[in-house]
Amino acid sequence: MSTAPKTDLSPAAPPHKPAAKRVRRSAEEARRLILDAAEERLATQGPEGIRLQDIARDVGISHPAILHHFESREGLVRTLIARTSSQFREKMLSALQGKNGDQLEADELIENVFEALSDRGTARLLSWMMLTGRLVEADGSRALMTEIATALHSHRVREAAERNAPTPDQEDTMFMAMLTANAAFGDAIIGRHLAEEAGLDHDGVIRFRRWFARLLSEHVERCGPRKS
Amino acid sequence: MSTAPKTDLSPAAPPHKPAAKRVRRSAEEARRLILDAAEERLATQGPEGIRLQDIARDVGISHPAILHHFESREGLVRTLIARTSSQFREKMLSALQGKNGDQLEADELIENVFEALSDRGTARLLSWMMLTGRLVEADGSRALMTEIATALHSHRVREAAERNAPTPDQEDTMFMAMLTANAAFGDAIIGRHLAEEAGLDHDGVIRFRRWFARLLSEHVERCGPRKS
DNA sequence: TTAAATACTGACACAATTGTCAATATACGA
DNA sequence: TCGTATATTGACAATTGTGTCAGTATTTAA
Repeated sequence: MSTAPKTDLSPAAPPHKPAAKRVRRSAEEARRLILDAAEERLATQGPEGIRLQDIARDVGISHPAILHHFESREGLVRTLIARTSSQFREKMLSALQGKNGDQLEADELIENVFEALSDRGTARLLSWMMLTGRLVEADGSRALMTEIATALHSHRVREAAERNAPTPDQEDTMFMAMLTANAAFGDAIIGRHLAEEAGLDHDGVIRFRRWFARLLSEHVERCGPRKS
Repeated sequence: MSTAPKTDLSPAAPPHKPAAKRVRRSAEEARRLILDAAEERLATQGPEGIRLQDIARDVGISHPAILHHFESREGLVRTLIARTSSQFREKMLSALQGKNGDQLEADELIENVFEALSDRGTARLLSWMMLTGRLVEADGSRALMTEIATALHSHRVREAAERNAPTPDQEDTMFMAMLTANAAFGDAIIGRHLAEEAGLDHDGVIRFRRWFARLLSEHVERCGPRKS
């Protein structure tokens, strides 16, 4: 750091330009990389983590490149929100259906939902969107909740019919869905903290989810007891 | 906005100083007002809402006054977190005990817990603290979870003994507490959104909490059925 | 090979925010 | 009443982050 840190101040052309090699991605690819980096920052560092310069450094580009692709910081945020909402929707719907398209056991279902929310910090993203009030304005998953509840309810009705049990209350199903959503959401945010505080290891967390699944299962069975 | 917007540029003393009246609060009072304003901003506008100038305007002071009382913005945030944690702790403990010190019904208990978290945006504050990773570092409510679970468990054990029922599993109680915490937390953040989406009015939200309380009650009864 | 389109960059302009400082006003005690 | 402590302020400095712009490099098509 002595004198002449910046070579020279002569306006003469630089002797060599080794930094010439410039990576040029397709617009789509670039946008994806930038969104990924922004998502990562947001999930790990919170809202203040979305700074153009930092994200640019993560991707290995200059920050005006981001502005080139997203118009403004706000544009980037909006796009990120849209993508997250969309991904979340898909995750939830597939979590409900399982791999084989068949209805699945309560265990798997709960596990899937919890996992869908905690994975990649989805719940963190969503909660930030809630906290800053951005989710309300531009929301592609408007009817997701009712959609899920409806699907679940038809499932329950079908199952009840098979067992000659009385058809369950629609609101009851809705409440089950809401409880699951709330719990999974809370779990994604403070779950780790609570578990740690309670002295639960990873295994304990799994047991908790199983316990919750059984709680719901037993509730379902109690509502529509098989005629003996 | 024509010429001479700033009266004059003459260094002569201003003719009158009507703005002389300056409010001077006690340090304690000032700190409280500032924290209140900061809390409000944080709850309504999220992390980015904590800007010294805005808070100063809310209180009706200049922003250096805040620096005077809290050293730095970071100091303000730390103090706010400490206060929120402490208030939260008290709220939760009192929510468990009820007004008369007696144990209360599940209905009231659940209602209290949910209310304690949604009131004044407590959950919003806590979740922001979680999102930015500040809750972990300076946490006064370290053992709150286990404390609650322990209290709850002894309560259950006592009740089970009264009914000559088998003593409930300790982990079961812990899980009930965790579920409640998670659900109340999630509810405070996305609850309104979910309810609105599901077409639930305020009354429906109340019904949901009752429903949840009964779910837990029935679980308790099932675990320790009264010998008959 | 040339030309057009565009992903990308460095430098800079601009705004907002935190923090500093000397000066001022107010409460409180002697 | 006077003096000290300190709550408070306006003006300024320093930093940081967003956005602009003219120009460069790279891809693709003619």
